[in-house]
Formats: sequence, C-alpha cells, structure tokens
Amino acid sequence: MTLTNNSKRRKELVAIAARLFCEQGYERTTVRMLADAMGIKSGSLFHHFNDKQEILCAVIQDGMESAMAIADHALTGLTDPKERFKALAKAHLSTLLNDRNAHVVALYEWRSLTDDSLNVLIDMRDQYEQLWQQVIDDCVAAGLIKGDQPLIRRFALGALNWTVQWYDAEGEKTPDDLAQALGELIGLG
Amino acid sequence: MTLTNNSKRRKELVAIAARLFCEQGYERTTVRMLADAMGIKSGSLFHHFNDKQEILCAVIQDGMESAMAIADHALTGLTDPKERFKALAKAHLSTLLNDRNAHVVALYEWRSLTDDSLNVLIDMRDQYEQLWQQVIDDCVAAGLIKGDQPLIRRFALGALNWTVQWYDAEGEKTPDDLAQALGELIGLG
DNA sequence: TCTCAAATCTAGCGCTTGCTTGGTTTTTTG
DNA sequence: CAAAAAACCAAGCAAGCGCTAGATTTGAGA
Repeated sequence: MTLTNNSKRRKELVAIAARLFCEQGYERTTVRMLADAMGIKSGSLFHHFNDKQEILCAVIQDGMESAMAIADHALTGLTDPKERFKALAKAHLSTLLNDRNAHVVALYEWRSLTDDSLNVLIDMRDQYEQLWQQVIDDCVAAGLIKGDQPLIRRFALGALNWTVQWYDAEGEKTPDDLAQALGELIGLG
Repeated sequence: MTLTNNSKRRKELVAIAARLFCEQGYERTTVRMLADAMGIKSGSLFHHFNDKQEILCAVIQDGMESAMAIADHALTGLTDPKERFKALAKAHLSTLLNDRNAHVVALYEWRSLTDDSLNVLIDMRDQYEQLWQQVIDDCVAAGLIKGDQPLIRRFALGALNWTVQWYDAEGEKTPDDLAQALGELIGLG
C-alpha cells in the first residue's frame, strides 16, 4: 500500500469507520469492531492503514475535503455579500448533515491525533475558516453587520457547529431554513 | 463510602480528574494516571468511586452545579430583558472559563456515561437550558429580537460553548466583552 | 490511650487492546 | 493464461486496562 492510499476500497472503509467513531467515539471503537463492520478480520485492516490513528485522520480529512468542496461550489457566481453569507451558512449546514459522521468525529476526536496528522488537518481547517473570514469581512465592509470580524466568524461557526448536537434530519427545518434564521438573527434579513 | 460521597477529599480528586480528562480525554486517561496525579495508588481510587465512569459523572455534575449557581446569582435582581440576557451570557462565559476543565469534559465525553448517569445529567442540563429559554422568550416578547425562540437559544449557546475552542484567558478580551459582542451581534446593543 | 472507621497500599487477576507475522486467496494486468 | 500485486486470514504476542481482595496505616473521638 502507498502512504496516502486513495483507493475506492479505502474510501468505503473510511466511511464505515466514520460511522462507528461517530456512534461510539474513537477510543471506544476497537479495531475488531471496525473490521467486523467492514466484513474483514482485524489483521487485514492494517493492510489499508498503518495504524488506527491513520483511520481517524482519514475520516476527518475526508470530511474537511467535502466541506471545502461544497463551500467552494456554493459561492461560485455569487457576488452580493449577504447572499454569499447565506450560501456559505447553508453549505456548512449541508455538509454537517450529509457528512455528519465525519464532522462529529472531527469535532470530538481531534485530541487522539498525532502531531503530524493534526498539523495537516489544522492547515485544512485554517483554509476553510479563511473562506468564512472573507465572506464576513465583505459583509462588514458593506455595512451589513458591525463588530469584531474574527469574533463574528467564531460566533457564527460556533452556532452552526452546535447544530450537530440537536439538529434532526427528519425534522421540519431544512439547512436552508436554519441558514436563513441565522442570517436574520445577526441582522442579514 | 456512601453512594454520593461529597467529602472535601472527593471534591479535590474530582478536580484533578477534570484536569486530566480535559487534557487527554476520558478514555485515554487511565486509573493509574489519575491515581498518580492524585498522589495515591490506583487501587485506592476505588475507595472513593465505585468505578471510573462515576468519576466522569462527578466531574460533569460539579461543572453543571457551578454553572447553575453562577447563572442564578447573575440574574437575581435584574428585570430588564436585555440586561438579563447579557448577564446570563457573561455568567455562562465566566463558568466556561473558571471551570473550563469540567465543561470541556461535559462537551466532549458524555458518550462514555452510563444511561443512569446520563439521565441525571440531562435533567440538570434541561433545567439550565430552561433558564436560558425564559430569558430569550422575554427578549422576544419585549420586541428586542425576532425569530424562532428555541432556535435562538441553540444558536446563542452554540456560539458561547464554541468559545472553549479558541478563547484564551490570557488574551485581552474579558467574558464581559464577549457577552457584549454577542449581544450586539444579535441586535441587543 | 484505646478504638474503630476511613483511607491507603500491595499484589495481581482476567481480559482486551493495537498490532505483527507468515501464509493463502483473490484480483489485476501484460 | 501466467505472473505480479493487492487483499485477506489465522493465530497470537506483549502491553496495558479496569478493577478486586486483603492487609496496613492514619487520624479523630471516647
């Protein structure tokens, strides 16, 4: 196997791992549980991954790539700051919902990562937050909202990330509704 | 020992456990690590607690009791909805800062609790959120903010809880500043 | 000073953990 | 179809885990 194997099989395994890590937590999920859910024996896992932590890193990485792709796509073509904010919030909520397992894992389990893995993921996170910062800066520059700009970004992302604690996909509210509600709350009718 | 021992010694042990659980996570913290940090042998731990999970529960319980006490105290005497909101936000941030270890553990590690422990803690959490809901309902009733009221509560608590991820006690911003900034962001100048 | 309970220690049991090794099967490819 | 590569399995090791049992120490009250 290569160091950063991106085979289709590996993607499948990572998705299964994401589900178990999300449901039970990383440390409580044993390699035997993972292997069972994947339909292989525990030893075979280490053909695809060098160690357990690498699986965790892959789960989070996939989630972040997905988030970045969805956000980029949502913003293309939009120029109005208010519309860009709402589109980004909606994209964020969509990926939280669609790739919920990976994002819950990212929120909860980053302390189990090695320093090397953490550095890679922090870079990706910073890049994503930079996207948010630009959109918020534009809103402030246009006079739509007031206040400390990094602080607004942190409040907004905090409010959105917290949705994984309570948001029910079967409920009546769509990501669109939530993004709209957040916009209204901070004065972006 | 009694089932719910509240001795001074136990409080000390719980505070030490909170620190380790916060720094390394519950599952990665072994009873031997806990005992070392407490200056006793691992076996002696089980004189104070029935099992490891009970320590986790005690950590979270202490944090919640602290949060509730600070919030109650902050609200006594205040009647103006806007002032009550800001006082509650400030109280929330203060307890997040003062009892940071316990609150980080509560946010990250509730999945390791038994059902019995979880039920107790969920009741406490619901009680605390009820306090928030009333304050927000009053703001909406007074026409200070608009929107779905439980949703506002969730956005606000999300924004505030997220501060444990980035807030630096050594920085220049006080809990007061942050509470003020959040108030302004949602139109409670 | 004696008593007794609370607190601690010593020693280790039984089990699970992540991971390894060496060999076998399956799949891909020229 | 043959050879190479990828995927998998069977078996198990060394280490660490939560927790227990029984003996010992400590400290406050009679």
